[in-house]
Amino acid sequence: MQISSRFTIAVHILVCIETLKDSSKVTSDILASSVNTNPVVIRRLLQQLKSAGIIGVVRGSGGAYIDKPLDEISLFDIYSAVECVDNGGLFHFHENPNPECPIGKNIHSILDERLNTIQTAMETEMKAVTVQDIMNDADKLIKLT
Amino acid sequence: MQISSRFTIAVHILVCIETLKDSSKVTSDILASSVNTNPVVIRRLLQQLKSAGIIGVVRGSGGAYIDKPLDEISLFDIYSAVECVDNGGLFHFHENPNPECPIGKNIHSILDERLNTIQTAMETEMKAVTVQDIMNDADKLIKLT
DNA sequence: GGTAGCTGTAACACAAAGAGTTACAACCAT
DNA sequence: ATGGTTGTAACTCTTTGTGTTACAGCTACC
Repeated sequence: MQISSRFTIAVHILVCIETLKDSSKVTSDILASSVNTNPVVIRRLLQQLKSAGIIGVVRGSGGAYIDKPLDEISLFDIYSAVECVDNGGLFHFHENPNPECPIGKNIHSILDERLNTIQTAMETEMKAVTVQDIMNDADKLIKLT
Repeated sequence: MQISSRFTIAVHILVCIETLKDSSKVTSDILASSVNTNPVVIRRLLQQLKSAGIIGVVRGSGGAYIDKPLDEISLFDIYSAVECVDNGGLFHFHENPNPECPIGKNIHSILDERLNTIQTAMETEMKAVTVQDIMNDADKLIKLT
């Protein structure tokens, strides 16, 4: 199964906020229009990013702003903020394998270390990319079009 | 979102087939009992593993067997066999971002390369682990208990 | 101090996917 | 032929993601 679009939308939002910050107040309506979704979906995401300390949102008058140096926000920070993986595990085990079976009883301990290595590899790559990197990519690409 | 339990169940199944191969015919009932799920769930998985050329299943008289050297079956092979990621992408994008917005129009090209790097890192780790490795881990752990 | 615009959040609807279950035809070895 | 098994359709249920409406609460500004 895929990682939900919340993650890519969250990155999209951050790029938008950074790009538009000098020209206009960045409201959930504006962001929703760029992503092409409902403003409430955006507000929910903004709340998650805010809880993670990545952005701030202004009540009343409105607008979102980035609350951290761009090169200190990694894709992993964003992923963690919006992807609610309760137990932190990327891989899902079937519950209650048969304790009478030597494999069933031990399946978790057999696989945990290997799976953890895989998950860590992915997270390490995510930590290596910052919003600053994405902004640089974006600036280049937008200039071309 | 998590990778579905089909993946860990599939590995579980393979370990079971290999472990039990000399002592009994390995039917979907036996496997279902070890995993603690319904035999039909197992049969569906067996079909996917069979389509991937990893195992064979005997019609009529019953039983599943591994159809490849254990060290030539990687976790990625299993993952690909059972996780139906249609487009091959681990990350899900929101459909139809606003083409009027420079970010919306380019979000795919902005992110694709970075996301691909992350996905590749994960897949590379998955390719590095084979069922033979898992069997070695399993043998060690089962001896301990 | 009222008003317009925005956020925060609850409540509901809907679709898709994962997972379980029943049922049964097809198959094969004995 | 029969018993045990696979292959698969059809249905249900639950969970999650996503979209939508509605509205209270807040802030700036006239």
